[in-house]
Amino acid sequence: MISESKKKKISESTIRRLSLYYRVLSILEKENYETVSSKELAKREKLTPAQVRKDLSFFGSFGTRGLGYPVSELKKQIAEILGLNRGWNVALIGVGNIGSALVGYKEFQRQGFNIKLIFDNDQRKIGSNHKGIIVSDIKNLEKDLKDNSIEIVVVAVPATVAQYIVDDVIRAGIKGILNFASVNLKVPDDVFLRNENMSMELEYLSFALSNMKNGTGDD
Amino acid sequence: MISESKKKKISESTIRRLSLYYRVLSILEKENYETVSSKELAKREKLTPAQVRKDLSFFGSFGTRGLGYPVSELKKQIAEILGLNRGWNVALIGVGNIGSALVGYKEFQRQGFNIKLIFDNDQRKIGSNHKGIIVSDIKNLEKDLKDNSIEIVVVAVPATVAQYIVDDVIRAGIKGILNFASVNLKVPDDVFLRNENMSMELEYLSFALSNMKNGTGDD
DNA sequence: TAGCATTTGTGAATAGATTCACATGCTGTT
DNA sequence: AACAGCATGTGAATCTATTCACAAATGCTA
Repeated sequence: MISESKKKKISESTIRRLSLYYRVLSILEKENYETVSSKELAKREKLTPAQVRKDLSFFGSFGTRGLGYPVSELKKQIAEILGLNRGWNVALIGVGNIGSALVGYKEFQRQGFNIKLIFDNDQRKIGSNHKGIIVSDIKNLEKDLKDNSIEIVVVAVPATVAQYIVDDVIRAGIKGILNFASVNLKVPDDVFLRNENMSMELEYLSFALSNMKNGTGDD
Repeated sequence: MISESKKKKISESTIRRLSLYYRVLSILEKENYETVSSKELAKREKLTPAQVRKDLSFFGSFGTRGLGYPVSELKKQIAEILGLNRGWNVALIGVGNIGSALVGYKEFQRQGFNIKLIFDNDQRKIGSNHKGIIVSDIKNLEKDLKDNSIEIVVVAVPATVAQYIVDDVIRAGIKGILNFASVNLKVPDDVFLRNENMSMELEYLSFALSNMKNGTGDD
């Protein structure tokens, strides 16, 4: 536990920016930087230095006045805050277009998200091998999730069946779900659900281009 | 142009919620709803009715007091606001894991994002057929983009080469870029760049689970 | 060791987004 | 035609997030 910050609520934006800092710090580490200032960090993510310092200050004080932040150490600290200093057992449900892409997605592994199980309901896919993992029948979903200590489930099935599958996933005691299906899922209050809506960013571009104000459209 | 709202700046969150409303309205339309209240719309997206009304009010007044909003009409209006009442010519660069998934992604087509061209630099992929589209050599990128009136480019190449490719894309006069590469790209002020960072949502889950406060983690 | 140049960490100020609350106007009923 | 019931649209109030601005702390140089 990094600090006694159990009381104040951390905003979603802060967490998302922490992800960004983490990525930049990985790069800086490779570039052999020893330290980095909030100014440099901010520049790389198009934020303000104050924003960077404020975000970090919610979790502790990691920098040295006059010097900046120690790159490797700060990276380690953020990893701990985000829970990336450990592995996560992940199951993927659905090996269609998106599912297959996710199996091979290197970024997930690099961050410790290890896809341990893959499920599908299609007989032609069940038993087939995806990057070393044999596709399981979704019939045994609940039991398999439990037996393999899965902690996070990625849902990449058609919108029409997503809710049924998620209901099963919840019965298996899973508390973290990443949903790629284009539908609003209902989950109990103690389950964390995040939606990955790939059309949304395209729609934002569509809006921006249609209204052709200017600006980068960056976050 | 929907209204004379050229002056007041519309926030990013409002636009993102417009995407959500649009999706719910499509569903309501299929369910044969004639009208819908801000209350119902809010419920379906876990927002407040006031939020829904405020968002819409930035663009005009589409509802009827005492009745609600006409489903089909509102859907049409939002389509116009978001620029979805027309098709967009899209090119995809990179047919690796993610690129291949995007070619088959139905949601894109449904919203009028038509992938017209696909590029890769791998000789084994060039000339191959993906859902009816022949993969082009990236060597002719600039010319091909221009000749085919491409308006939006989706970048799904390794992080290491993404910037070079984007530089080319910009030279071709493209003003809208959706980037899946895990890197911060530099683009001029008149180009809209959006990043799709799939690890970010998993990292948020990781954070939430590690800190096991509770709540759904929904938006 | 004194002084200068940095850069953090953080309350206070500002800006921005969300929610409240209610006047306004529409529909349907008696 | 008057009334009851809804639900919008919107200024005002509140809440949240970002930025400012500066005291405090450090490194470096002479």
